[in-house]
Amino acid sequence: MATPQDTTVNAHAAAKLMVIDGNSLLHRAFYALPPLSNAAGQPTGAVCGFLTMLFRLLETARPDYLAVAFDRRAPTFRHQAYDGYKAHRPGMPDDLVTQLGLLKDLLAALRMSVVELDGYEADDLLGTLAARAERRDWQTVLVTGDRDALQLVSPKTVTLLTKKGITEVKRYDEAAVREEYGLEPRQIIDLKGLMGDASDNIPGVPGVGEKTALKLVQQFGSLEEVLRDPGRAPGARLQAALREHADLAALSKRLATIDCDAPLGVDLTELRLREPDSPVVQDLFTRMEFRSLLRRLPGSRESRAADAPPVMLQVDCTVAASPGELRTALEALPGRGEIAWVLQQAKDGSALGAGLAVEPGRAVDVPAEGLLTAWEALAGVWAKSDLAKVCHDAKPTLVRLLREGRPARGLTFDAAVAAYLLDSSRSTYRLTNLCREYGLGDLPLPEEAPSGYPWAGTAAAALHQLYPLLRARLQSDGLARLFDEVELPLVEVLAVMEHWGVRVEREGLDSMAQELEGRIAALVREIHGLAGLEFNVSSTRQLGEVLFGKLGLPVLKKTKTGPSTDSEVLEALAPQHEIVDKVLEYRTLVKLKSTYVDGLSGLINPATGRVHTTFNQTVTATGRLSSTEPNLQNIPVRLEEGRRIRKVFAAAPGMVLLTADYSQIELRVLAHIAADSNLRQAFLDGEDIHARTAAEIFGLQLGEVSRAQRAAAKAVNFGIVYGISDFGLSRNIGITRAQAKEYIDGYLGRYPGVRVYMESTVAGARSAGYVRTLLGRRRYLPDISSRNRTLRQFAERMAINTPIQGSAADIIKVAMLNLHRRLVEGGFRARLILQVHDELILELPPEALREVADLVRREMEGAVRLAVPLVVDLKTGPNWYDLEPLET
DNA sequence: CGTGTCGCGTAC
DNA sequence: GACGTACGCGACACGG
Repeated sequence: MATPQDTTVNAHAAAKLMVIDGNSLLHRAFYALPPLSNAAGQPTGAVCGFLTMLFRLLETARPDYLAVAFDRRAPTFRHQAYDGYKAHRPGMPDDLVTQLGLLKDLLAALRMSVVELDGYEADDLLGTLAARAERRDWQTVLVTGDRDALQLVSPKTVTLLTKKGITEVKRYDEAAVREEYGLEPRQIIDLKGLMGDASDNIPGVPGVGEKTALKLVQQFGSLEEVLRDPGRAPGARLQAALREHADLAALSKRLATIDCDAPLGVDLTELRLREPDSPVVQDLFTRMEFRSLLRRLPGSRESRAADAPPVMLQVDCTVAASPGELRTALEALPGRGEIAWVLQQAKDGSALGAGLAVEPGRAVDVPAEGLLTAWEALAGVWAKSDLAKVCHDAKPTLVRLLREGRPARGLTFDAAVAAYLLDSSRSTYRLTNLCREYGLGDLPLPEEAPSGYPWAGTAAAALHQLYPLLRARLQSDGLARLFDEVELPLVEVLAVMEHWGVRVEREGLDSMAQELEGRIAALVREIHGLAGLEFNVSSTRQLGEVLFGKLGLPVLKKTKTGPSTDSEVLEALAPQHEIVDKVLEYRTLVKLKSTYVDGLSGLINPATGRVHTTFNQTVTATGRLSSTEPNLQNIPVRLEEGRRIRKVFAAAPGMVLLTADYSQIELRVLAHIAADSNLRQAFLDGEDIHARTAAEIFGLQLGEVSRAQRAAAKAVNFGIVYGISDFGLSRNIGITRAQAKEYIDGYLGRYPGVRVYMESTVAGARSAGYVRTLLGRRRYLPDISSRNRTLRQFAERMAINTPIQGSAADIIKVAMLNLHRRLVEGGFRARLILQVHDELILELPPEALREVADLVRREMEGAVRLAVPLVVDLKTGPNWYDLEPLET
């Protein structure tokens, strides 16, 4: 099937930036629209109007980058130059002030960038951003109600001026400015210098109005020329005025000149339009009663349904229905160069289609029916290491190839991983969404594509166009090395780990299930007896009715939906009634049985007796991996009862497990990046870090620290890494807030570098909008500038925690890569099988233990060079429970 | 019957 | 409201 070449695909169009004068538009909306408020009495009219306008602009202009600029109420340089400047402007009405805050919150939820700078007006930020965009050869669209902005028009910059309120705009490019004024855009300031501007309180030359000013600028070219030789101006009275008020005219021109070089600490690439934070937006819009806006949210399902039917991406796509056709298509493939590869899989992992694209317009689609016969030839693509494979979520393909014992060589790009590095806080990296965001057109979701639609082939064609855009952004955002040297090669390591899997002894699980079942049944009988009625102990609601209703126990804490029955509450209530401890034990056992015993049983591959987790590389905001189906990163260890589960994770017959834990990696990372000499010295001295911290906080010698003091200090250390508050620490270790505050102050007094780290990291995040890790991984924190205190503080804690947690993640990823390479190169039968954030688990023949253990230690401790040593603890044994320390 | 949310608990 | 990052369970509500 051949469909017409698509016209929506223009991969190499210049980036487009839109900058909106937020104050100007909100003002216009406020005065243009009737006052409107929601049921709660919050005025909303101006914000509603602003957003209506904004959405319309986004749809029509389709920018890739967006910033909304606001004035910052500080004395501006214009005030310093001329104290009458804008002096007469009345303060904002209260209803407008509240809406300004609301608007900023909504923009944050929409994940649109707000730019502000002390002492600068929105105008200056428009000019500054436009100038920077111009240097990158981008197109810029400025939106404002202020005609001053016409001075910024250039071949690369157009200005949209609102007219008649805000419902319409007029577009000014250079031609339009010439046509309306007979002037070049830059001459607008000369015009203002002469005629002034009543609304901005720019004086101009008394007696000179628009007509005269225009005539003068057209005749002389610039204000300076006019003032150099006023005698050439028509009329003695005008000449006199120009001579008398020359200084005022020059000052007026300066006042009217927009600053295009404001020290704005924002990089253009940070302004990229992103997926809105949907839950927050929906919540806010619902509370504001913006029903029509809710439907029009850019990119929302509703907005597409409400608009014209989606334009589906169509490419010239050969559908290979018969083996012959496919052979012909594949034979035409080059042996080197670049190919986009798409494997469409169902949720159960079965293949639904494959697509290949060598160039944007020419793709091959292999539908499900053809896969069986075509697979051999398709898989052959991965045998050619000189043929670069560009993928989107390559790991499932690699795992499939590994399972089939086929080579998987030449992976050079993964669009999902790239998009994750660009913005780790998105909820989805689906190809469909990326195509839309990068302006390639509408690729349907694979599950929603019409039957007969060559989804995989079309997706491959789109991917072929998408990847240079993503690659360019990785480059410009300083993420290319992290991608090429860490994340991309890690895809293959993870694929091998998933493919290998870990042995789980079914017999062990079965006997645990039986034992737990009996103990749970007995507990249920006891609980029902003590309660005097039968109920579902697992139901928090029914349990609440029994504990707080029938038995009259006090409610100590509430959830959104009723009294809390969590373990903290139950532990506090335990002395008051015999039933409570039984419920706690019931909870423990049910959790173990449902999640770990039964859950795990269902995921054992009956043929191999192993479970194969999925390590997700694009989930966490910090750069950690996550693990699903099953999650092998939260197997119990803390309490003995749960820890016994680990016995079923065993090495295969004739093999042993080797575990390698980084000791205190997060605190070591903190010592490194905070450059705190005291904390560094503690690690250089190889001390017990929690005891050391206790000695510092409590002013003791190391030998004088009690167990309780060490435990408290340990909690403080955790708290520091998490972005501590006195409230959190006090709750955690059961002390008063005042005491917690003393501990924290004591800590920060003894480790001043940590205090500086916290403060400077938060400040840096506020100006940049993001934080980075050791290897340059980035996390955006838009809420760091929120006016909502809770949101802002949350973002501040993320700003503190992310570089620490994320750098630790960077380090173990590097270690995994290097270790994997060593193991392969050395021809060891040792395999990396699991990663648990600061721990690696390997399976290997016991005779290789010594050599592999040395290798593991070397690669983990030497993954990066920090100002403090990295230390790894090694253990070995037949299973994940019975582990013995391995002496060095 | 499925889907989404909540409360809860496990890990680092 | 309330120290960071995840995943998955059962209960429950909702809509077919």
